[in-house]
Amino acid sequence: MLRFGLCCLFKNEDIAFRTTTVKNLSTLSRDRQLLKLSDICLHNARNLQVALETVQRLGIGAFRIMSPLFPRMTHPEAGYSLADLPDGDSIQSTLEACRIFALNLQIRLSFHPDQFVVLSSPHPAVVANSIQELTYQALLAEAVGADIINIHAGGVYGDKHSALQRFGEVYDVLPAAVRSRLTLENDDVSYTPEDLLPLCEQRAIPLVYDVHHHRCNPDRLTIEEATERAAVTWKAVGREQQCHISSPKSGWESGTPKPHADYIDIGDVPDCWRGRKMTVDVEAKAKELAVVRLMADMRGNQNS
DNA sequence: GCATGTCAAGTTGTG
DNA sequence: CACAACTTGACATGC
Repeated sequence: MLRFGLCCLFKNEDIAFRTTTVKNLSTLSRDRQLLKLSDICLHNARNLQVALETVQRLGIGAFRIMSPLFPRMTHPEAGYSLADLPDGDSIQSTLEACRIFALNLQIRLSFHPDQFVVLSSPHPAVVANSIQELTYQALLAEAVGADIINIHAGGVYGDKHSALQRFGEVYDVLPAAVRSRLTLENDDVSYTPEDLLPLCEQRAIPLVYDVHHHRCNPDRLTIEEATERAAVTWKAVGREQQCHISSPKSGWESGTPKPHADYIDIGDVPDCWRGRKMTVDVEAKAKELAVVRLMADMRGNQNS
């Protein structure tokens, strides 16, 4: 019943995504910039298709798409839209092919914007940039049929309550394409499931429960309670629950359990997750090898 | 060729 | 008080 997901990259498969920097682009004329960006975006869209085919072949049920699939798209100077690119039409139709493939083979797609997206920030410019970035990811999500754009609550600024209140106010004015996909995840330093659940329940925002973060940054909730209360936030919007799993690189007893290990120790998978209908994104350095091994371990463990 | 340093953005915690 | 960690690799540069 559990569906396991791969995050962004492959270890052994020959699938790579290209990128570029603003610094590099700034040495080129605008025409040259758009030519280069067009090459990269087409390459990445085609590789996304290969990635989905590979994920399918390996029996993996979900895939997280790397944020800079179209690099620098929202940058104030270097930014662009697909319509600006010479291969814009091919890129668009490749994304459509990805959407159909994922839909037919039931591969669940998601996005996870990085740490610069902060809706709780007291700085209006930070929030404005964040909304722009989310809007870009929603455009991509719409094109490929991804139902999740997952973010953290952001900074605390000395007062969690007012930070979450700011988050809620910004959430209410997000474009519908963003709001319908946005999910919140507990993080490993600031916001626990207990912190986020009231906001999630009040505004019908699904909670992505990261059990590794919860173990690093615990609250009064047990893993069972957090899993179940998170499940309710997904049921409320009629969608399949998603959780995250990872194992600590240096063991739980070390001073720094936060860095991710190459593989998942099956002992780190909560017992109460077994048999549930949900997606579990595997955050492990060995990437698809870790997902495949975990799926095999789960099957073996079930029989014993 | 291969090693190395750099890359848009925010926030927190460490050294 | 400066800087690394989040996660991680691709790319340009210089030997």
